[in-house]
Amino acid sequence: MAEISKIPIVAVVGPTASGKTALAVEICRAFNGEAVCADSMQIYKGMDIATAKPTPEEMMGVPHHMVDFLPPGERYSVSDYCRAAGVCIRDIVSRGRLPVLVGGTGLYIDSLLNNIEFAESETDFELREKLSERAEKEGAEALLAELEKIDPETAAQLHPNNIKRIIRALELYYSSGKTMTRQREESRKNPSPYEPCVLFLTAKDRQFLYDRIDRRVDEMLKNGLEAEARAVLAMDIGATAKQAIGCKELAPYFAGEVTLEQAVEKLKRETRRYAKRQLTWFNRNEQAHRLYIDEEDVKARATETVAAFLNGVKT
RNA sequence: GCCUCUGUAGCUCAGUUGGUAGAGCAGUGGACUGAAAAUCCACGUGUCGCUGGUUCGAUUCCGGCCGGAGGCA
Repeated sequence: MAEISKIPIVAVVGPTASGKTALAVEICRAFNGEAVCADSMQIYKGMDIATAKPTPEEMMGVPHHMVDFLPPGERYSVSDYCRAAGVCIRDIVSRGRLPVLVGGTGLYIDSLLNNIEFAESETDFELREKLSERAEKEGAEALLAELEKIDPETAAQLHPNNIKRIIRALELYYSSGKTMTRQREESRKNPSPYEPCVLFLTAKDRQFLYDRIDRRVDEMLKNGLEAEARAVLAMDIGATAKQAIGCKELAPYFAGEVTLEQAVEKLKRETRRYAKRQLTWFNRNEQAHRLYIDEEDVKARATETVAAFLNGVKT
């Protein structure tokens, strides 16, 4: 009885090209909501076509937060995201509206909804760079052996090839004195302030989603992806934005190494693989309400689910 | 019409001097705590075109048929 009531929040998640944007807008309109994007790439200014950023027409007047605000030259991280999105959500709630999280970056979404608390120390890029150089010289096995002494539990979970994670675990320890194992424990100390209703857009038939992806990539090309990619590649782009699917696949074509057709094929393939990784991520969420985009009236089902959820929360 | 080559995994192909087969790519499953559209791990049974023959045994050798490519007329 004394339990502090949690903040109801709807989350629309799923792989790329599954129709998250349209559904989130629909829900916002039906339930007096505002969209909070959870996408590691849509945060950046520019790259509108490649990231399939919602257009003003698609938004239909619904306010969208956490989108299109950061120059591509700047880095961003999960903890940055959680902090900023948290502020955003509190603001939306204070105005009496429903926050609707929408996006495909599983790490961001889960970290936010589970109230993961990150270590206080800032990312030490210099240290990261040094460790990366050492990995090259001494081999990743040497670093993994070093981690083994510091944090055997984490070391046991890391494959010697997974250099980035090995480096990160060492970096965390050397910059904060905390092992990854301890950080993981502490990160879940405080219960989440949210009561989430997760809508997971997926497909019964994988090919159905893949066909949509192929068509969307073709659409992007028609809408000027090539020119956008050239412009972005000409800019000084940061480590985070550089990873976006869209530019890096077209670069070999601009360099004259492959044909446009080959580059586009690659772009589609990488997008499909990305979608598969997203499905793997979201699939493990047992609580999520699965909505099959190839089998049902998604909007009606989603609206029903959210209505029932909000009803249950109020009582 | 005749001759030659060819038919093996979704695709491109390798291979078996006769003991039912393996690479690359595609694909599938999974992991994920400050790079996450990133990073990493695991996974190869398929009427060896069809049909007869030889053989203890044929995808492998021989014959016929069907499909594909090329050459000669």
